[in-house]
Amino acid sequence: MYIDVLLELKNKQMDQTYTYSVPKNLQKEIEIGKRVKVPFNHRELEGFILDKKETLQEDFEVLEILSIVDQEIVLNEELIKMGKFIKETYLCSLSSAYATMLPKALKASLKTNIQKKYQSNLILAIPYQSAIELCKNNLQKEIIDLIYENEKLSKKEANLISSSSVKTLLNKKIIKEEQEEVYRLQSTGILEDEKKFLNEEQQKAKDTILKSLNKNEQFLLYGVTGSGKTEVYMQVIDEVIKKKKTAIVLVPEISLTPQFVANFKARFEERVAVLHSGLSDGERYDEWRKIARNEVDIVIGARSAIFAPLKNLGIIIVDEEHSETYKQENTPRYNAIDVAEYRAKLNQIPIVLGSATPSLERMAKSTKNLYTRLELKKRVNHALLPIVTMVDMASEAKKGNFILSERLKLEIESAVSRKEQVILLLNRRGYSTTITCSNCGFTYKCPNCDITLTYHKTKNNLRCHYCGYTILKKDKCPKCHEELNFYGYGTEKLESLIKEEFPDLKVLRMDADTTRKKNSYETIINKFKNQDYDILLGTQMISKGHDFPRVSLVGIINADASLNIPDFRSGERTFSLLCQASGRAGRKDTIGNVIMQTYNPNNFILKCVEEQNYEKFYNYEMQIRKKLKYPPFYYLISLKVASKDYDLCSKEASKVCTYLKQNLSEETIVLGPTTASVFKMNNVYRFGIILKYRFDDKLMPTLKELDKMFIFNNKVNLEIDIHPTKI
DNA sequence: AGCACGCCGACT
DNA sequence: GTCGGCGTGCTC
Repeated sequence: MYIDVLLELKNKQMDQTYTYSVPKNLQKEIEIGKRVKVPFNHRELEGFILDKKETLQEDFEVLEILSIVDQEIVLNEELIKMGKFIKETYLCSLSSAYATMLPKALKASLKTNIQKKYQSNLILAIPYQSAIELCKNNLQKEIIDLIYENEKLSKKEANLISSSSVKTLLNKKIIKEEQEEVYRLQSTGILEDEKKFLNEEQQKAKDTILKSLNKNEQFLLYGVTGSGKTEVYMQVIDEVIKKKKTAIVLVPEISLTPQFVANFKARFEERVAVLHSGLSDGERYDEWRKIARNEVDIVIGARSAIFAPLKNLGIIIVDEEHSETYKQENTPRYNAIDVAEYRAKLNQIPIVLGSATPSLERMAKSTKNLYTRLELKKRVNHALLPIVTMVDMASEAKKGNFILSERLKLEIESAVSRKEQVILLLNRRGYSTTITCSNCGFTYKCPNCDITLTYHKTKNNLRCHYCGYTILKKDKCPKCHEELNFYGYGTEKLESLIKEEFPDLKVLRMDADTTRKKNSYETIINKFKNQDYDILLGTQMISKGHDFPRVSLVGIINADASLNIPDFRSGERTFSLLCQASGRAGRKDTIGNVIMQTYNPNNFILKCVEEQNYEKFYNYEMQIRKKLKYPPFYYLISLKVASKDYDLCSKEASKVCTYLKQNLSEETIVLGPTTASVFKMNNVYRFGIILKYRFDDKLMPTLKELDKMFIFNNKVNLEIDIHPTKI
């Protein structure tokens, strides 16, 4: 018997299967998807069995495998197909695709040492009656009784009663030790659950989805913030489970939405597995095994949860469909929604994409009936959408209010006086992000990465956010020796300003700096929820879906910040972010109040936010996209040519451009090469090329050919990003 | 990648 | 003589 084995070698040249023979004694255990240990070029490596056969076509010398690593299959048929889909769609190596699909513990690599966790249990070694008779004291009897009642007792618990008694009983062979496999993640206290009544819109959405449970239909659930999308998901999943099928729920980043998970756990209890970035490798391995062993019906998780090895999948739900976190920003650069659609098709099941501010791509598809659109226009419990008021900061600045407008200060005071809470959104981090000399225009830049350095107040230094390069801040401008002043401000500065203005109020800050530790995010959210604080201020992470019933005011400090990022999607991102943030205001019985500060009060996107009008935004933005040939009218592909040698890099980038222009359809637009947005990083130069296309048969074959050409070039590197989110 | 082979300079 | 520097080539 021969098998084809895929090894995880980081070199793209080596991304192929290797054939080995299987000795007789191991043949009956061989199954596709298990890992094997093999000899490879004076080394021992692990790899996945991807095929088995009885005869050999080629006549090269084959070696025997050394051993079989797994008893259970790691890559089932469906996972193998998904890996191949990712390789073909995103032009990555097959081994890198499988590597991201699996928890570290199951990767084909000898370096991982993540083991199953075992617990020591004590069981009776002799019949109960004789055991009791041999006991010398009551402590020993107590232990024997407990073991008898429960059939077993963990050694840990028994030691709490009396560790010396445990020792004696073991020595006398009255009891014995046994190892039991346990899971590291123990479910925390489960909340009360009440199944909510659906309003007419919700009921209609639910019924429509349920009608298509046995076919591959794609739904876009467009529901304003607070319209009760989660309840629709849960009731649909309930029906799916009743049919003995399973469900995957994707969310942007689970640690950011503990509330969402808590709701599911309250309703579905132990049948939910959760996969998120906060898990340790051991915990992740345990959750994965739970799923593979059919011990759960529902998997909730971030991007990579789309690879959960659930069998008998009945539905896939993607919440916050517009979120960019579904796209992985390093190889393999896959988009979990594309994989979800592929997997739904494979299983002939429905997929539901939900959002309050759908991405233009998917909204456009739904207007062409490629997706079935379901709308939830009303908030549940008759709550009203918040009222957004724009404040022109240019005139405020003349009065000396650079950060907090008169109006926002008044609104904060009045909200707090009514014992209501306030959220302030500042889309920036650090004390004072950039430092610019107002005299000569000098700014500190990173010598390796060519980006502006960020000022950190605590250490009084400037740091590069890409490579970590750090220098101490000087008082005078190094170029013209004038006093250096700060432009921009961050959450830290805002916090100190608020404390100055409102010394009696309790302020909580949340940003990347205060949420670095495990669970700190949840801690801050809970602190604020418990109403010990008046104001929560932070970056965009405060805008994600939490229910704060007592929040009546949301202040957007600088609505312009995200508008000014040089990216064609910045308008879409700003609209979505500001609507999300606004949605935090007013939930149950109060109308929310949103104050939006800006230097661009005439900006169309901000006006749409003010009106809370998605359709208006959609129509406006679609016009721009059409005019400038951006998605959803054209697809994008970004190519990056990188090298330490500037001249070589520039030359190769031009060659790539010429090659593309020669081989692609005339309709496809080739832009560049340009110096990439991060031109020089860690002393590597990068040139960018952008493709805009609609239909091009020659596209994938040409890109594959180009990719192959660069595999053997060890001086210049080519990165291809299919449908990038950031360019 | 990572390990062997091979060809060159420095040194007990 | 020989130890070890790293350039090159190969891996079922």
